[in-house]
Amino acid sequence: MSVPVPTRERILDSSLAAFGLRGYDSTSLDDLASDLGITKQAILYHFSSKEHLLTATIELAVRELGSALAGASDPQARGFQRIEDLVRATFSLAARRPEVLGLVRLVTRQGGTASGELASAMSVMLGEAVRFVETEMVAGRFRRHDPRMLLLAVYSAVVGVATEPEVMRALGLEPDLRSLGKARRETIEFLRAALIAD
Amino acid sequence: MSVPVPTRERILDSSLAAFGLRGYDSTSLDDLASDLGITKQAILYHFSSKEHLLTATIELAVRELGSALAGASDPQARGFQRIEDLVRATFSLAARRPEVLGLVRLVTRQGGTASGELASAMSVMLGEAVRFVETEMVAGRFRRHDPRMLLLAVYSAVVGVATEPEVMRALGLEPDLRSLGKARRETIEFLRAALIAD
DNA sequence: CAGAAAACTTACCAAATGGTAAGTCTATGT
DNA sequence: ACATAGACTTACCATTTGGTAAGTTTTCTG
Repeated sequence: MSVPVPTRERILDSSLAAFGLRGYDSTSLDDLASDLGITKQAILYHFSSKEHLLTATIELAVRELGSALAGASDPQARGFQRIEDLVRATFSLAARRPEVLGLVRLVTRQGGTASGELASAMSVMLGEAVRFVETEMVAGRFRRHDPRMLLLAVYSAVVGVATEPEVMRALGLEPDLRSLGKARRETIEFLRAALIAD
Repeated sequence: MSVPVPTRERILDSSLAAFGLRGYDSTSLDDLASDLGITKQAILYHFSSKEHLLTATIELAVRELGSALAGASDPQARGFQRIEDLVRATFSLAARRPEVLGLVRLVTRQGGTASGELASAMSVMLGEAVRFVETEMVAGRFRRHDPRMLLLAVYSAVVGVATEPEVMRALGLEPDLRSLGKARRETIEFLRAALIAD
């Protein structure tokens, strides 16, 4: 009964996974096409060039990231609860669709032409986050830091923990669901200790 | 008077910069060669294949990382001072030679064939770090956490802050030396708050 | 100084890559 | 029934890429 998934969406799904997990240059259109059982030219029919495909893929990742974070966090929540909600949502996304965070990292690091949209979307999210953290600091619920620097550290810690399976292995931890759950709990405790004012 | 730098070393320097900052697949041997003013075959004379060049480049990065960290940290230091030394050294390395940390991240993320040596070198470093953190926890100087998870969070925060210039830009901070210095101080305060037992 | 080893360059090559051109098949609206 | 547009495929193509083969020049050594 299931409606067939349109080719365009299947291409985007595949390219999100490939770009996000293996990188842009490491993924050829032929690879993508043979994964999907179509020809490279079918991809170029829907997206006029590889760079356009990347742009569309980034747009998809932005949507996924936005909805994952928006869906899981109650904008009314105050104090550390809000942070905890967001960290949980990030870890959940890392477990379900690691490629989304992978693509975000890829784009934030390379900062190429196509990254404008993601950069501006991130600017918006981070701007809101900065205001939130500032409010909490003024209210005395969070320790005083530079909000932007604090967010940079929190962002790095969360995304890093959620997306560095090899470092987990080097630490003698298998990057399975159980360890990821444990990492999530420990990260939250770590952030709680760092953030909450005495 | 300066002794000419041997070609082999010049190739390794160039490839460390290129692989570390732009990625392995994104760097062609022709690119490297023309940067150095030699031919691609000169590279293949010193390193029999691109993958061997990557292996040798990783070895160089491991040495640089090791000496940067070993040189800056006093093994006798206890408590948070030791952590602070290491974080300072990491930030200093990120400012002087961002490509070294870039390559470490590239390899820890992709985990390809050539990553064995870096993985084992990291295992050693992280093993020592785990024992150190455990000792400090037992001595009551650090808050109780799972040492491995704690290190994963610390590692992610430090390397992330030190190597995510685009995220800094998204936060409205220019990734110059001054901001990096500020990021270092804030990261240390952040870790101090998270780590030190009351 | 002879000759051999080291350090290259010039000349190729096969495979992969992003992309173009043109044809085919299928649904749809008139 | 038929033209038309959408969704492809087959057939190419120029460039790039990692790599080989065969010289050529430089440096070291006996």
